[in-house]
Amino acid sequence: MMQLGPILKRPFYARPTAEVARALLGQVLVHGLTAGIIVETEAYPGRDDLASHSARGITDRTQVIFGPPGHAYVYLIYGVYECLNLVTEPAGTPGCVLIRALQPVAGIELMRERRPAARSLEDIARGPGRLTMAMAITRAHYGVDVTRGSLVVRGPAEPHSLAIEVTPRIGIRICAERPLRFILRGNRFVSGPRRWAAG
DNA sequence: GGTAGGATGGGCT
DNA sequence: GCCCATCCTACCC
Repeated sequence: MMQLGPILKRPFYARPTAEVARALLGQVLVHGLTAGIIVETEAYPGRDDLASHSARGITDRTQVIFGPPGHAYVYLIYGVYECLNLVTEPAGTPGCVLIRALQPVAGIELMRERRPAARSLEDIARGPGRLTMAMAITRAHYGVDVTRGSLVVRGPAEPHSLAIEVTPRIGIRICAERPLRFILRGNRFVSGPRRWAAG
């Protein structure tokens, strides 16, 4: 495993959701032998955002979003793929950040085996369903604490300044204009549009 | 380079 | 019964 910074602690996540989504860019998601730099995120603030799964209150699926920050919210999308979110805000306030794309940095051969459809390094974890396949993250990780254990987020080995771009979120119908998607400018591992579509 | 259509199951009305 | 925070393949420039 490459050298990395310390595990991000709970106070990192106990902040406004959009702020956490922005701050996660450049951090490193680690699961077992695999790791990738987070290059694309989306904020789902929960309150005042009808696009958030938590907008209609606490259910069996959404309960973790209302709990303490720094836990994983994993759900099944289109009956086929799984998406990883990290819970934000203080306990009692809903909010989470969807991890949408990674730049693989460790365990790349293992990721390739898990992603036979990927024809390039860029394709391995470019997309929320793809990155969970590459890193073997499933609904079994629902609710796990990402400040300790095998699934964690670490700081980069060396801090670096990042050019960040903000765009609307991908694949949603309501609240479709809100600028809550964050990407590393010019990064080739980002999914979808790299710029805000001209009006 | 691009897009259209299908797969597939859980959550909610 | 309808709606998805998606991906892959086929096919067309």
